[in-house]
Amino acid sequence: MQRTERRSDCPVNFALQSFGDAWSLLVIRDLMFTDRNSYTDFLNAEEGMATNVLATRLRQLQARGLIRRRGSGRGAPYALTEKGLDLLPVMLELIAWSAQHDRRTAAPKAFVARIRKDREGLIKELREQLRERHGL
Amino acid sequence: MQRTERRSDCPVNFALQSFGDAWSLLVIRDLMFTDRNSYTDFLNAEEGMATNVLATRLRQLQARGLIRRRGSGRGAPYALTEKGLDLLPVMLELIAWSAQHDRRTAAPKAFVARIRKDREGLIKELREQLRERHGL
DNA sequence: CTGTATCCTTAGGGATACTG
DNA sequence: CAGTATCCCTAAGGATACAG
Repeated sequence: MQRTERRSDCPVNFALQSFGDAWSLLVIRDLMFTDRNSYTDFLNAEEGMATNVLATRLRQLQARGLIRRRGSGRGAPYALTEKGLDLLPVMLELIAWSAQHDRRTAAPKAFVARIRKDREGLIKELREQLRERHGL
Repeated sequence: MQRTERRSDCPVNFALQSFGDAWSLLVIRDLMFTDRNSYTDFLNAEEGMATNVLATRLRQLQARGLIRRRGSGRGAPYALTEKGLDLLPVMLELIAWSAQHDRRTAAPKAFVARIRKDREGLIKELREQLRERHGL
């Protein structure tokens, strides 16, 4: 990507470099909140990303240690790593923010309510489910 | 921007559309965690954004209601709106994540520790300070 | 199905000059 | 200082064909 190294020591910037581009975050979202975990699954997400873009992102995210393949071989499903799973609180806050500021948002009300009321409990619960589901 | 409307009802996607590009988030960061609040201040941030890029982002962020001018006139400083201020929890989680996964990150240890230990208290405190500082 | 490669177009953005 | 405008070029990414 040769992005003239806009690197700085800022943690916000680091986060952006790691998963800050839109397509990457959508892949994370899919792995975290849907049961999509294969190449074609991701392609079928409603945002409609191009195949080459998806391939690029999958490679980057693996290189950065946010996702991995479960098992080896052609159709090995993608899964979150611990590092990727640690984005759960970030995602929840993103969802909460959008729910608050976008009337069109599709996040289930009950879910959003729970983010606010029992954040810790929700995180704990989801985290366990995800670790299970992603083989961690 | 004519971005072939990749719009979806997904709250994550909405967040991305609102402030998901790198430059925008860096402006938010500056307003939230530094005392930079002017055009040249932003330019002097270590990531070094171009003038035209900054101008674009400032316009977009205003249009989306995340930032505003305090007062009118040429050098009126930029400030967060309530909507922008609501990104505080998101930013804190981003910082926490980076601190956890990037050894080079420059976030003060004590700050990060506080995010983990007394998140609610920290948010409340920062929120008050910010509302004060940004005239809300 | 799971990807990779190629082509081609456009928009993002660096550099820089210019304006009030 | 506080921005806007222009130039120009690279890279992101849509469309599509191809490969294992």
